[in-house]
Amino acid sequence: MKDITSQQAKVLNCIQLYIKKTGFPPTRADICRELGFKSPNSAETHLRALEKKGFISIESGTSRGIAISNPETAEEENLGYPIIGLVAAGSPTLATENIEKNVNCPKGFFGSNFDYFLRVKGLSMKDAGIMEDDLIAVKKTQDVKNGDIVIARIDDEVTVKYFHRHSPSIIHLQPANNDFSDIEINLEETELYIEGKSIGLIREN
Amino acid sequence: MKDITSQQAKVLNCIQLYIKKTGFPPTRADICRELGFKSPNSAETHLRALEKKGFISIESGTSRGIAISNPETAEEENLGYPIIGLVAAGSPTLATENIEKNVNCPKGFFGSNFDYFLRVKGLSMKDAGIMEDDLIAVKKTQDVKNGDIVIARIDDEVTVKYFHRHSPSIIHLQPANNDFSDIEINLEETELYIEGKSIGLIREN
DNA sequence: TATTATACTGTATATATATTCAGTATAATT
DNA sequence: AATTATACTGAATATATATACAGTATAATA
Repeated sequence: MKDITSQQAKVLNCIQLYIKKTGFPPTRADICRELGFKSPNSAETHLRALEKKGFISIESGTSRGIAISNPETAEEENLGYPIIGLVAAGSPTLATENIEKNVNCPKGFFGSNFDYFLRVKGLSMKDAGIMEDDLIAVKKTQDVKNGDIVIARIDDEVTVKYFHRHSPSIIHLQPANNDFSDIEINLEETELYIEGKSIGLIREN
Repeated sequence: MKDITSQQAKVLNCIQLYIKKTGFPPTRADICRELGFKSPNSAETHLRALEKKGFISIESGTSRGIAISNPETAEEENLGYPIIGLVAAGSPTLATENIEKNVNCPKGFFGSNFDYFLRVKGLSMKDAGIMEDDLIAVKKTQDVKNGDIVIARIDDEVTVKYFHRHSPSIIHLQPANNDFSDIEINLEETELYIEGKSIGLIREN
């Protein structure tokens, strides 16, 4: 996405406000009225610039045929975050077959951004207050610190545990339940992939 | 909102789909194309009926001036829910309900509607996966069943516990932590007010 | 230095669009 | 039995709207 000029930003903002207020996009004349332009061509050229830069799309020959093509805006609203259920061995986590359903949730709901919800199976993190069927808000990242609750993949199996790096090649995945024991992983022997870390939790009673 | 006929529902649905697909409302001709009508007046009369019944608003003299007037959608979006601080849940003291802040959350996020978030203090419900500083989604109701996690008030002390009615006048408020013991309440001696019950939980790591 | 992008005004026009009028027909109310 | 709502076709039209063309001017590139 190319840079936007201040005037073009004004026009883009004007369009967004107009849609929010009326339910449909403005005409060139409407934009002129809102922003004080005296010629519809002022709006037209700005629209063409915004289209060229990818901020909007314009349907030719169509009245009010302006559509805001803004992936960020769409995300900021509240489209769904996918709930990932049982992750089939070998399949990528976010593959559509793993998506249980989508859930509405404001962006930044948990302070930091996150990518999906993972439905918890088992009670290995019980003492951390993570129960069966809870939804963990997962932020996809490899940047994890000791003590973080991580979503890790060992040999196509996904697990949620505390992360502890004991040495450059030895990592402990620690449960929060005395009935389970630590998983010690030697990175020289076993492959470990950190899917991300937990930044929040939702429980539906 | 008056009844809608099946044809009017088709038109309304067509408008919603068209907006979702293109970003702007359809013209009369567009509706005809989508639904197979041969006269723009077919769309026009349906639009007028939908307007009369309050499902849409039409801006006169304006191309594509159709807006879906859906108060439910607006409510469903995200108004704020208050977060209310709770005093220590293990050995509760005074219960001054004060609003910590408001948090955005889609209505019906936890299946059922709820009224506010309660910030948990103490670990008396630890084994139920309710940790310190968790936010409990509280639905204000007196209609609670045995086993429900309730928010109860005893002499101005607010506490979160499992609800168990042993007899018409004897109620047990049961913690989920071996370090705490049951609270037995004889309704003939002590006043108990059920603020509501937990229908969900949010944790921000 | 020439070119391109930005940022406008002002006029003109083909056409996209709302909207009215004239009908036909069926079902539901009053 | 008369009225009203629904559900359409078909034609006509005023106007709302996109869009091209003709200019002016400044700043940023190449």
